[in-house]
Amino acid sequence: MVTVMPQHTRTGRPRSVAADAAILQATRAALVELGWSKLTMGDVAARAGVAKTTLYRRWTNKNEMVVDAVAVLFDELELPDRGSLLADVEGVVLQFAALLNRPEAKTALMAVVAESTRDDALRERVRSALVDRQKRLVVTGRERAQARGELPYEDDPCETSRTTDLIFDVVAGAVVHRALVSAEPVDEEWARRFTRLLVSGLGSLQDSP
Amino acid sequence: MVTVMPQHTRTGRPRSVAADAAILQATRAALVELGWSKLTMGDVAARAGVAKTTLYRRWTNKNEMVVDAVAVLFDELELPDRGSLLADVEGVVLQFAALLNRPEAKTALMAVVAESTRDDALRERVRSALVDRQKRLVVTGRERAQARGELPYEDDPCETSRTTDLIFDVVAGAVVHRALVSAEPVDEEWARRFTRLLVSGLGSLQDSP
DNA sequence: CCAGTTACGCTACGACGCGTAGCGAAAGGC
DNA sequence: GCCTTTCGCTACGCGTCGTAGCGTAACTGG
Repeated sequence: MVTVMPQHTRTGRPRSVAADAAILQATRAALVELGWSKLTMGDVAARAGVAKTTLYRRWTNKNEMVVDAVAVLFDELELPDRGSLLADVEGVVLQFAALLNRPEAKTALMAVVAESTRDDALRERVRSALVDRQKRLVVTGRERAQARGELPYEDDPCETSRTTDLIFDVVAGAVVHRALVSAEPVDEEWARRFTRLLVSGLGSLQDSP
Repeated sequence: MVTVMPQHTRTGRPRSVAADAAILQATRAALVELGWSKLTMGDVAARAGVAKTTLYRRWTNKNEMVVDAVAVLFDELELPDRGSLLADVEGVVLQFAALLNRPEAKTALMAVVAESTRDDALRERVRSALVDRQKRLVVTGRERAQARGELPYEDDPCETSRTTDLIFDVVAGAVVHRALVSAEPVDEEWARRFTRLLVSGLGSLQDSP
């Protein structure tokens, strides 16, 4: 969904896939060293060993390029099966926290979201490259918990979808807010507290409609 | 805590308080029309009817100025007593969502947080002007719930502090993530779902240590 | 093999915002 | 009245943006 077609438009010189990879890697390196605000297109081009014009042939601006550069980092997140819903959530929280500790991730994520509030195309790119892709973690975690009998099966797909969205925003939002806004460490103790709060909330929700 | 001293440094021409107000108001207006990335110091100065140098006498850069400009918006948040913890939380969630719907708030908040990941002074300013100031909502909500008997009293002040921080990050984080990252509306239905999840989690936490 | 098409590297350019310096004038305190 | 600080104004060097134009490289179809 993110790259729609192999845009080998049939004729002419094809785009260098090596340049694509080099540019995205150079973007992440520049984010680490310089951060978002001091990252320049010329600098990225120099690091990647390509011309600045090559960047503009692929992305319309800095924002779109950075989204693609950091999206792959979020794909590394996994949901290891630890045997219980509590342990699974705690594991993914700590993984997400580790990711947000990487300087290229934290500085880029917030900046891109900030820009996306005024850029419809960018917002859609954030949604498809980050939000929708990572909801898979919630879906699989939920299915595992249902298979274990920790959570009841839900027959209304609309209800399921809304619950998934809610959990996703609560988990990701709490971790991001703790790490970047409050600027406090997401350590094991915090992860344990948060996980207990969330899971006990999910467990006791079934009783009261 | 945000403005430490009445910096009337004893001698010389005093700073124009009218200019202060005009600059901050002009900053918010520019954020509405232009957003974060296209906001320029020269533009703000022109709107405020002051010289650009006057801005640099007060703030070292754009970031610091914008934090002060939007901090007052967050001070408008209140915790109206609606009779129950559930209703109180739901009320403040909707208030916060309405605030994040304002273009000057959403574009500025994320951008400033993004910059604060690489700027210690700015991070401290965000903490004192936004985070610490709004934790008051959690503290009073908790006290009210304890007075009503909805939540037990806690004697360990360290434990209380950590729980306050946790709830703050969960509430603020979930709303921000829903509104700005997922870019979905924080309507009454979502607020009700989220609030039920959080409050039932808080309620059932007492049973298991 | 050759013509057509597209990507590439390179250079140069205008436009614009940043942040600073220097000036004379204004507004307070002692 | 003298001193101190702020104010508006102008001007400046610096860096980045995003684009245009060129000759060359890579790949395709006839």
